Amino acid sequence: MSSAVRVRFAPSPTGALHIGGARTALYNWLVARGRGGTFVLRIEDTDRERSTPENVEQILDALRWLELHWDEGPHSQSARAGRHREAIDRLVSEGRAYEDEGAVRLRVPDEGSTVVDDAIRGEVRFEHAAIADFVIARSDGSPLYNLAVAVDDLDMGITDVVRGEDHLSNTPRQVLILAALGAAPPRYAHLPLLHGSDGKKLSKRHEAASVQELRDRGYLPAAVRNYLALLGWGFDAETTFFTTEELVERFSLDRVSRAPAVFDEKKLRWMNGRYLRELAVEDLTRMLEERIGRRGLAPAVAIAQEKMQTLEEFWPLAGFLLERRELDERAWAKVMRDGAPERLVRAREALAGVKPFAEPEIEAALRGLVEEVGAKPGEVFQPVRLAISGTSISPGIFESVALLGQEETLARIDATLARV
RNA sequence: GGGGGCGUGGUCUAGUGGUUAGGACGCCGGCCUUUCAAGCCGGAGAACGCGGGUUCGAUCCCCGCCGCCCCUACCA
Repeated sequence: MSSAVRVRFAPSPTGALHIGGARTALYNWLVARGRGGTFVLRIEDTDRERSTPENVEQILDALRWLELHWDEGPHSQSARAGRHREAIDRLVSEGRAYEDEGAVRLRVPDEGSTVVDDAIRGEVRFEHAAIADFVIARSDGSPLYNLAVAVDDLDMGITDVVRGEDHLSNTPRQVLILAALGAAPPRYAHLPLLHGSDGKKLSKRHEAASVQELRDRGYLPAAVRNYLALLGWGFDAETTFFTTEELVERFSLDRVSRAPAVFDEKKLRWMNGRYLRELAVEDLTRMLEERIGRRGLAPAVAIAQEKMQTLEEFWPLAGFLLERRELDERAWAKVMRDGAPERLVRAREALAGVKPFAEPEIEAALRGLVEEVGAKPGEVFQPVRLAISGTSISPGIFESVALLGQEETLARIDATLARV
């Protein structure tokens, strides 16, 4: 009656949602949003051994975090056992399926073939001769995957099935079930799989970052969406950054790649850094304060923002601005040699005389000292950096010193000098 | 074994019967407030899996091969 698109994301709750599943969810969501359709969420929990409520909650949580909101569901597949049973009974009574050692098998024609018209791969033909009569119900009567999927997609009015390529080989079975039920199949689109760096399909076994791991490591949902969208899809020769609106507008299944892709966290990090820098300082501050559980981070955030790639990096990079830290031995060994202590003494003297204690004055003083002692900038700045931060990495040195204040800066330098 | 899918630099991708095969990450070098990061500039890195064909001409068309992956469960 209506031509509106209805897509579904149907994860099996056997573990956390990993990036492959997240990408499938994203593509479904983009199809729905881009065509004014409905995004249905269905939990395929018919494997009672492995499906747990905790896993279901994890998946919902991951989707919420990614801001991939569903319009319908979550439907529980196991709750639809009655419907599956009806379909099985009907197939048996109509002679389309038969009992075999307690289980029920679908009759697959010996001749002919089933053609799947895939939006991404074109027509894919499967000869019936290669498909044996397969089991659709266990001997305890419970439905098997292919039966449940076919019936659910049919009942839920799914118009487009967008899922991983690992399901392509099972598609003719589902089409056959649908045909036996007298129904037409939906349109299919099988996405290329995401592989681990070992070339195998991504699974829970892999280092495979789950969505919550990405969140814990400080990635932003928008960056993850942008990155994931590009894993298997490209718009043109140069565009890399897409707002979510642009994604919705430009995404299309026919531009999805056919070859499997490998998740590259390095690139995600880079992209996340770009998103992080786009954030208003107040927003970034709020996120970090919530994450770290303390307030008053704004000044530190302001000078650290341009050096972070993930939220997780903030504290190691800028925590010294809020509290003293242990000295990093390796940094010490690298920096405090060849007269560095003497230069630090000189730097302390120079800083002690800075008034007002603000960034321009601090910079002038330290640069003046560099001139005076005829050293390379780093030979003066690094000891100071080590003294105030405990390490060799920090936000800009002048900003950092200014933020710390004169008293604290001098105190830290003294403490460092006392160690020499 | 059978069936199916896929094959552009390390990775993600753009691309067309005739292009110096484009972009991005990463990598190397330079600049910059040293380090790290960002930014900017420059660089290395792909004979477009291999072999045949079709064609005046193939990365893009056809065939074969090889490789990888998926399915082939009373898992999903």
